[in-house]
Amino acid sequence: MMPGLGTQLRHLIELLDGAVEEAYASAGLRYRPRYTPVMRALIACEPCTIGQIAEAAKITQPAATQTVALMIKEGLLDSEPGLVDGRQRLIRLSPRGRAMLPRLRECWKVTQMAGESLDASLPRPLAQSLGEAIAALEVESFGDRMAKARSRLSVAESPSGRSAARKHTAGASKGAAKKKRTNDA
Amino acid sequence: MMPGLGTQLRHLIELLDGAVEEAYASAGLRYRPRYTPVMRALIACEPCTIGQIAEAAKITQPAATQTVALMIKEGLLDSEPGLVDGRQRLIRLSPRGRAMLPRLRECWKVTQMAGESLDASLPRPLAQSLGEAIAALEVESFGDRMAKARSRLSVAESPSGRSAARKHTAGASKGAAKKKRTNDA
DNA sequence: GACATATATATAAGCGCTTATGTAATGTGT
DNA sequence: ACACATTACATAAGCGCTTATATATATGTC
Repeated sequence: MMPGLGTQLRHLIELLDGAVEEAYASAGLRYRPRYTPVMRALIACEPCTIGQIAEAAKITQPAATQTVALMIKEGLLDSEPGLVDGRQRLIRLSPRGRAMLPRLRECWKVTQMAGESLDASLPRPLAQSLGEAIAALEVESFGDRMAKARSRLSVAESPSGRSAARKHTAGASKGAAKKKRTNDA
Repeated sequence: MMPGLGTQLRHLIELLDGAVEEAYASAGLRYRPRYTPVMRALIACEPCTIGQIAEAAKITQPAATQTVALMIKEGLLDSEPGLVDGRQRLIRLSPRGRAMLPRLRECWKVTQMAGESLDASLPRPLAQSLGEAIAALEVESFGDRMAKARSRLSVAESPSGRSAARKHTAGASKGAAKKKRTNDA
């Protein structure tokens, strides 16, 4: 029995990220994979506000706040209140964080090469497959596809007109989905 | 900048599962996607122990314990202590849970059709792409690929013999990875 | 300058999992 | 029959996110 897409997705995340986390550890770095998007944001622009980091890392603002808090506790980042706007916090690499950069870059290169090795043993690059799926769902969301399937199904099974119809207007649901896992599908 | 495989994977999970969860809700069902593997296990074999459910659903035993606890609280399942082995708990569908089955099956069919619709707009089925990636990582783990990349890299950048080598024996790491996310890669 | 409103960040709670560990009930060897 | 390990399950804590909401500063209006 097909384990479900969600199961496969989670499994893949674990397979990949477990290895990456281990690699940092065995390189003697106290560093979590979730730090990387923040690091990259700061390399690109320093200092950076929490909001900018969230945007660059494509995570929500609370997630950025949390990750930055962790990284400050680890001594990788420094923060100072924004001088022009007191609500902002200006985040910078600490000396310790900056000193870690060369070793991090080496890890990132290794990770990238491993990714290429993986892609080489696949019919097509994994990131591409995922990107295509995401793009397809942006064109027509999974919810919309379900709505269409529902109407197709109710027509098929009741040539007259049974219950399950539930007129979904079948168009692109505007205020669309935003929630959790996939054990179905 | 490539958001990283992990980000894409998580994003996909949300896209898919948000829609599925919404579908249950709008069908008037108090039912979470994570219940489905448990339901399927019970359809296949009833009564079922926690351990059997965990195995069938391909999750850890504590995850099974938790999900079953939720489902009991929702009134979908009943549990009785095992009569031959007092450590076991025998899990069954409650009447309420059993009554939900027809509507669930309908939801599952719709979900499956939506999945087919998605696959139809992709160069190849998503589950297949994921399966191939997982299979490739079973042949050679991401950690192993990283180790190889590391040695390749250190040879390249130091024709003599610099520091970063870190003899990783480069073979298949037996006591291999088992941890978390992918923001790198 | 007092006011409502908007914006930047922080905090709390939840999700579905995981690992690590605790607690019983069962089986084993002597 | 007793200490001992093994097994089935439960509990606790953590992961990296999310949504919802609170707090503090800024800004615009009168």
